[in-house]
Amino acid sequence: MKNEELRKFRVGYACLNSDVKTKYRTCRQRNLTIEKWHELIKINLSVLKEMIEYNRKMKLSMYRISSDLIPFGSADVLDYDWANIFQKEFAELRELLKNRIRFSMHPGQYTVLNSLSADVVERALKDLEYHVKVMRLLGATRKNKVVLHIGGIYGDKPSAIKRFVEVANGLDQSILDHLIIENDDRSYNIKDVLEISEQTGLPVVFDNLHHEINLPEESRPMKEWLEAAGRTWQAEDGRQIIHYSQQAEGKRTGAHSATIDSQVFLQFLDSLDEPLDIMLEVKDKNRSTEKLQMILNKDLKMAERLWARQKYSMLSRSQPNYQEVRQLLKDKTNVDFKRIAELFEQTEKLAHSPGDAVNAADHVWGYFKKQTTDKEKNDFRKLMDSGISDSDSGRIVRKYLTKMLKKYPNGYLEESYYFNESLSDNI
DNA sequence: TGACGTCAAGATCCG
DNA sequence: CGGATCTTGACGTCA
Repeated sequence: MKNEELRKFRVGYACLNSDVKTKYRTCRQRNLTIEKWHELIKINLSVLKEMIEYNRKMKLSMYRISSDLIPFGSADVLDYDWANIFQKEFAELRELLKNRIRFSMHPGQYTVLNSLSADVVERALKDLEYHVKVMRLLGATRKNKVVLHIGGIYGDKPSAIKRFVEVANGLDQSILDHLIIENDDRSYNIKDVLEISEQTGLPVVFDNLHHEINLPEESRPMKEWLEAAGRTWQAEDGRQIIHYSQQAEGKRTGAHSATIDSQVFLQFLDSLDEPLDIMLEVKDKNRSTEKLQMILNKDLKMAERLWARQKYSMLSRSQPNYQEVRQLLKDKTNVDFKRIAELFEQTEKLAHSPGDAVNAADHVWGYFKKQTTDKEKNDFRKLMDSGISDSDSGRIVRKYLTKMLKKYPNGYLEESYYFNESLSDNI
């Protein structure tokens, strides 16, 4: 297959990154001072910079920026011209994003344009202004979008839709340039949102999971709704964006899965003809994005990077799976990326295996043993001898190795999922 | 009035 | 005292 064809589908992720350790900061509104605010914004802009640099390094080209970037950014709590104060930082971010990353933002369910309360609508407008302000500071063009839900029903859907349309049509062009609307999982299905699009001209984001949960009465194949959404996008809006997620087994309806099942995802793509930018909504964030991008782009470099991160975590859970991936990566001219992804996914679901955990711990210990003190060597041996076989002491050994990693830093191990589980249930 | 969802702050508990 | 664990806050709608 041609590259052109494979790149028909791009994937991206939202807000947080499982492999960037610095976190956004905030504080309680009552504790906010100018000094504190300045400090928080400064930190958060540097966190965003780290994520963008990560995306560039991994060649991830689609990314949603968290609304938490500027805490209380739309709340009018204090008078402080942060956009101006941090213009140097924004300029730097703008350069990093330029022509490389199609970024977007997404105010949550609490930004409601069609509320019956004038006060709520006013604050929703402020919130939209805040999002667009950030977008523009980061160099947004019309291709960079702010995704919004329609809002509440208030017992009368036609009136609620009418209110949304009226407010939307009164928005400044600077906001309309970026605004797009999405079907949600309880109130506004894809047909409703398409109707609203007709009356506002706003492009529509099709969300597959919301759609499954909240089907329109009119029964049409999913593909047709998705394509109808596609027709709401003008050339200047850029490529059609959709949201894609999978139901987390055994959790509340609509809860996002820990990782994307790649076979299910590929099946979903199979039925589609038009190029798409697909925003993944998934707990493991960048990790699923990297995995799917590896498959879509047949990206050997990505496969090797992911393998480096996976190998000890896999070895500790299933030696056969570990061996199979090693084999698959031997002949670099003919790599079965789908199978590799499938093995990653299978193994992630497994608990650490009593037998294989010893082996993996020994492999990892190999990185430290030349530098460790005699006491540390003894402690490690004692832990290993006391029986790593039950899952609990396995965890104790990993914890000890994590301590060693802190003391004896090692870039390769620091990226390993052996130390950075994404599925907390499995630790 | 509490559930809903999401994240980290803030509080508290444990050794 | 540091680390682990529990609770709260911020948002609006709906039952």
